[in-house]
Amino acid sequence: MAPKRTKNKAPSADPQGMFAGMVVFLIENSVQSRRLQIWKQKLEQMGAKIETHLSKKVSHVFAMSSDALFHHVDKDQLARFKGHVLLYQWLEDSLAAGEKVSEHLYILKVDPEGEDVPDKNPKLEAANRNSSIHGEQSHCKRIKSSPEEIKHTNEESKGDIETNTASGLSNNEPNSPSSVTSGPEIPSTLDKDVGTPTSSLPYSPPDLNKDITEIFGKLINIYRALGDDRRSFSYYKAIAVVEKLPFKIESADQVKNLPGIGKSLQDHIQEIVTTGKLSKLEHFETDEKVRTISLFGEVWGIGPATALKFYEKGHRALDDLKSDNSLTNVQKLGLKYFDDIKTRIPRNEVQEMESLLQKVAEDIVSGVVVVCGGSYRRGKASCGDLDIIITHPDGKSHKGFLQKYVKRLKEMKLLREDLIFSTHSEEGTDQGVDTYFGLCTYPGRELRHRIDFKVYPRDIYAFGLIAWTGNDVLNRRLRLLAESKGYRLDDTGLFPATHGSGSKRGARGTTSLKLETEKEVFDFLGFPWLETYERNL
DNA sequence: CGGCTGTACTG
DNA sequence: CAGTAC
DNA sequence: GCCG
Repeated sequence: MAPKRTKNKAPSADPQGMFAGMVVFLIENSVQSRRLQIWKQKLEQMGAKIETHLSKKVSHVFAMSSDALFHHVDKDQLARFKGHVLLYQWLEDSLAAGEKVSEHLYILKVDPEGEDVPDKNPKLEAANRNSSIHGEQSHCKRIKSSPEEIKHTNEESKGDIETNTASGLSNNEPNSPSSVTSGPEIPSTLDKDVGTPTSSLPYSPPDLNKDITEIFGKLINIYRALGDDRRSFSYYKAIAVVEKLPFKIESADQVKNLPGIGKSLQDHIQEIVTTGKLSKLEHFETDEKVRTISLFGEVWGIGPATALKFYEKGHRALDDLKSDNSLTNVQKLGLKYFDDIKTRIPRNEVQEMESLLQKVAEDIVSGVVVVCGGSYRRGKASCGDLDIIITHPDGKSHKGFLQKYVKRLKEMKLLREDLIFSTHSEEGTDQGVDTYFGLCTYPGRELRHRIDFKVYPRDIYAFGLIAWTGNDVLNRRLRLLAESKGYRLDDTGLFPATHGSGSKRGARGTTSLKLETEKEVFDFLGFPWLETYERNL
């Protein structure tokens, strides 16, 4: 019998989730990323807790096969493990059955010699091809890509790095800009599927619990405006959890042991589902101080501290600020174009500007790669700003490019005002990233949009691409994951955790691991691959 | 109780 | 250095 | 705010 982790819960299992009480550790080795993603989601939805490493609390370990299992975890550690080690197929069958099926057919032996697979379903054999990617310990030192493997994972990726980088790089088809003006969602072209047609997903994540997430969303903005980013982020995470629930919450009990939802948020949810509102939010929204500071904080260049300062000076409206002589230059611009900057940009216009920017760039340095990242690259129908990521395949022609580029773009009146301009890549200096933040206009208009340029040396381009494609939740998760594996990840690379020896600025000297594509980075970290349009976490 | 990403510019 | 932004 |  499955030894119940008789937590402190009623004997009657949680009616909500069939996996309630389970603490699972997933061996991601040789699992198709799409399926892994689904399994994780299902497990969490139905009450299981997912651990990032094989800790004492883990009750179940899942693996594709015994091969995958032994290549990924330490045998001794496994031998000491007291819980259940099962094939993923148990999950599949349980989900299909709607209840936990008997485990005995799916048990993986934890034999120290373990080369004997118990009773492996034939179909698993197929799914379990290369189980020996990582020959090393749990810390895979190398991410060697033999030609064969590349063929497996990345069918058509045989050309130059730049033209295929994992997907959706410059394979935005060179359509005449005007011909594709209507695709609101999903980017026009995507590579051949990764095997699983997205149709097999029984998910229908409609806006159940929208009342809750909307209120939390407002609290996010309020706390951010007040400078309490931590608290703000807690609500942010809670929204993601609530949105995944397949049912409408009617009682706080139903969210009692979901990750990211503690006592306080339970109370909030309880109040919302019973009264339809949250007194705490009502209070905030009628508080003049909160309202004013929130408003001021929407101006580019004004943060919580400055907003508070202006409030205490007696300012109450944006017009009051315009006459304040303590405004910095960028704050003046943020104020002047307040409404402009807040106006979202239709996807098709971003697409046209991207191709225009590509043409202008090519005109300056042949071969330069210009990609619009951010929410555009994630397939959104409209964008708040433009994130332009640039590199050059030859690894050196990016140097000094940004100055010329900005100059040219100003001449043609695409770039209008500067916010920040910094360069590091001038000959001699380090592996810096050149950055430009400013305001731009769509050809023929005056409406200002925020635009960012980031120029990366070729060898760290993949990291910049990931970071500036986002979203921020994904970036955080990747960084946390990297850290858990003894690395430090940022938009300039993936570094072995230089322990103790302060990872200060100088540590930049330590070069990043050489990973050339986004997929290589995901793979190295063991994070299931996500197409760009799947990164809206 | 302390961490919650980490880095660079502006003034 | 504080504040801000990505 | 949540988590360990």
